[in-house]
Amino acid sequence: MKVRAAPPSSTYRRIWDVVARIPKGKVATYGQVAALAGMPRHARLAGYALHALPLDSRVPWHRVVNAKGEVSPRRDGSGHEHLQRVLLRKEGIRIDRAGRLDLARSRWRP
DNA sequence: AAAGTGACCTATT
DNA sequence: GAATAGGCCACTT
Repeated sequence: MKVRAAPPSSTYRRIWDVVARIPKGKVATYGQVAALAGMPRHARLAGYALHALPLDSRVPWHRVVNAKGEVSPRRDGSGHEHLQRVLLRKEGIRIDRAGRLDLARSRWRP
């Protein structure tokens, strides 16, 4: 069965490395993760790297949201958005009725 | 090998 | 706020 077609590149691992440093109860944006990984303006890569991340990994992928403070919609129908919101709430992050969280309050500042 | 796609961002109108 | 445009890179076809 095909889980992932290609092996993880070093680029992915740089992204995952940064995500692994996000503390519990805090979130980071894709662009922020990319910048911390030494690749400014490569936000899209961060999203791609997380998409390729195996689900059983210990990387806290759920702590990465988009710049609007919203859980990014999956376009391939994987349906993990709901799980992400559950995990975030479990860490004490408040998400309002519109599905948004307070980035100003919850953003990770390394 | 060229074109399409994607868990995105910023600036501008 | 919403809609547009341009930018970025890896992966698939």
